[in-house]
Amino acid sequence: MSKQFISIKELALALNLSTSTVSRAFRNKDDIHPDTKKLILEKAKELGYYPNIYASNLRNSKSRTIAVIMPELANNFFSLAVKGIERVAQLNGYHTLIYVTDSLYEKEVEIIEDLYNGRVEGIIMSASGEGNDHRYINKLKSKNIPLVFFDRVYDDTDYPKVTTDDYESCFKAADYLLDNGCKTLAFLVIDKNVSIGNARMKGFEDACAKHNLPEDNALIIDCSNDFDESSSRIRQLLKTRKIDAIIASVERLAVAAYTVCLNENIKIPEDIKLISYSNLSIAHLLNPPLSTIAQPAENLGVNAAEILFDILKGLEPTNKNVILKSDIIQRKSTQFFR
Amino acid sequence: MSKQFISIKELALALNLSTSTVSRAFRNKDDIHPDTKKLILEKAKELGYYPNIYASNLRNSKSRTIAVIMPELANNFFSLAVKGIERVAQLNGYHTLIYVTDSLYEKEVEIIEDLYNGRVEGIIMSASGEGNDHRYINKLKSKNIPLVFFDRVYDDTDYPKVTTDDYESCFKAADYLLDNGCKTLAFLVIDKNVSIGNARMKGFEDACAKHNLPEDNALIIDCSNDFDESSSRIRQLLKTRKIDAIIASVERLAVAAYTVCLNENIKIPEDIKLISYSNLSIAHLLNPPLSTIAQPAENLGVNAAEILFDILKGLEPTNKNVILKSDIIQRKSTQFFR
DNA sequence: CTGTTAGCGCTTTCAA
DNA sequence: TTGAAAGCGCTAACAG
Repeated sequence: MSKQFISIKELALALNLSTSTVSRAFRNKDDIHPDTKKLILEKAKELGYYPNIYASNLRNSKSRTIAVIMPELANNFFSLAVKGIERVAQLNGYHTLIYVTDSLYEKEVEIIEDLYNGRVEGIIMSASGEGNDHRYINKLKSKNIPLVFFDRVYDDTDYPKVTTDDYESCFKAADYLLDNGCKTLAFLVIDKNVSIGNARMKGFEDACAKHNLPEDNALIIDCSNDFDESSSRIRQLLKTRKIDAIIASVERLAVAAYTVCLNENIKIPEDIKLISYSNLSIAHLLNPPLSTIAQPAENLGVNAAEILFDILKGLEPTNKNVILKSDIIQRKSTQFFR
Repeated sequence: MSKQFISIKELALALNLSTSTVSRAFRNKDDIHPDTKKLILEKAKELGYYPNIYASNLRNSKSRTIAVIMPELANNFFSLAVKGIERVAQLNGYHTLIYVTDSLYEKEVEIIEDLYNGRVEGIIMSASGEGNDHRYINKLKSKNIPLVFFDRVYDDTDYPKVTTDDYESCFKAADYLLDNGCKTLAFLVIDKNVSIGNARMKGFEDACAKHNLPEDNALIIDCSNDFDESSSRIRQLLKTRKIDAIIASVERLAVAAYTVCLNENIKIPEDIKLISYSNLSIAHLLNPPLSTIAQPAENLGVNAAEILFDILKGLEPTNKNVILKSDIIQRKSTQFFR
């Protein structure tokens, strides 16, 4: 069996050239005669030579690799975001490592610490924790590893952030429901302490305050990532009180709410309105069609990646705090009848 | 500003030890005195030393990295599969690179060729092309880079494959519809030449044959990844013929079919039955609830990853052709009335 | 335009 | 149990 990899030395030998000349053939400078370059490239192909990237990374301390760290992946929002990131990375000739934390803060810490060694040139992250101690992230600075947040951010860090207008979109959604006569609203949230949960909740609260809704009619319902747990919370709520409308801060909770309403024979939108943050492409096919606050997920990823590559190219990003607009799409689940 | 990374040399110097001793402290062998090891580890922490992985990769030709290559990512099936793969990789202490081809065969070739240099120790792939010329894949063998296919495979290669029972599940689905009296069936497919499209189509055809359906009543409809194109194909079909049931070979086509039926006021399941391969977790919330053939997506990823890691550990996989069962879940979209 | 040479940071014999 | 030394494959400064 032939050798697994041939080295630059062997290629040089086969061509009766020095390794440096051969090396030059693989870079885009004009410090080599075109004919020589051609010769080398041909021979390389013939012999199946590929530069060993680990040797070259070692020399240059450049890995042409970035990392994406996020709470979950199997989900419309995150998979779209990663798609956007990966595309930009490919365009820049970079490779993309992904890491899923399963929403576990400790895993996030572990993963970041595993990147201190210079495996990647930069990191794009959606945060998994509320976390107060962000030293493990700030330590990246001393290693010159830039980081860009998207969607779920740590507000107390000064890394660039790409988010959506969480406060405004939720305010608008609630405002709309209240304008149309809803008197009791419930806001379903998974974690009030994470950036987006908090911003959305504030938007909700402020809209309710604007309409002078008694606090008891503006309910914040703490749910979780567990479907059954959230469902039973919601079921209990709907059984004990008449709620006019629900705003779900994440898609998963809208699904739980739908399912509860279906089982309990509560009619959407007749008995209750429902709107949710969601990137479902088939919201219009649900029963009833779901009103959504749709984040530009892929674009969020693209923007975050572009900022990161700007930094890697040595450019200061013009805007370290990009806020993209979400689309509120009213469908039948928030229809009013007069 | 302090140095970005400190090297083993500097750490050794600080401890008045040799680099080889320091190096030993970071491996799990008993060729170093426990006390010395402890001392080194402590000092390393204090000084923020992390072994440079590129130097160590170079020495060992081991990158502890695998690649996942797939046609798309923003999709329930693939994001679940990747989730499974990434989890197994993390458990094995490996890193996961992802590459999305956008269903472009040429991109797949490019990506694979970019991995000839040894960047990864192994590859897990769902194929993007029908492709006849798979030399670029077989070339991985000479580089000792193992590959495992999942879902979309190249049948003419002898790499391990993890797939689902595409033929059987589609046969069963068609059989069920025919048993219940459907006389004209349409099978929506994107590419008859890719492994899964083909296997599913064969299952469909054989079921129709079993029921002696005239060929003209067992329609194969060529669709595409483009929503509008597929929709208009389906619309045309439904306008020109009375179809009793549709089997969609991928989720995307079911969505198109739903939308067409909605727009054309064709009632599911009264006017037409619909069943689709799909990993939608909310199939039961659609209008009407969608009958699905659900592949164990995450498990597919886990199995493929486990086979790859077996190979990397030097074990011959016991089964080079794993076939997992899909779940056929009948919901309202295939309900019959008597 | 090409070659010589040193060295990136680490690991692993081999010798002590 | 530790250290000395060679070398993984590549690149870049320098000399020619």
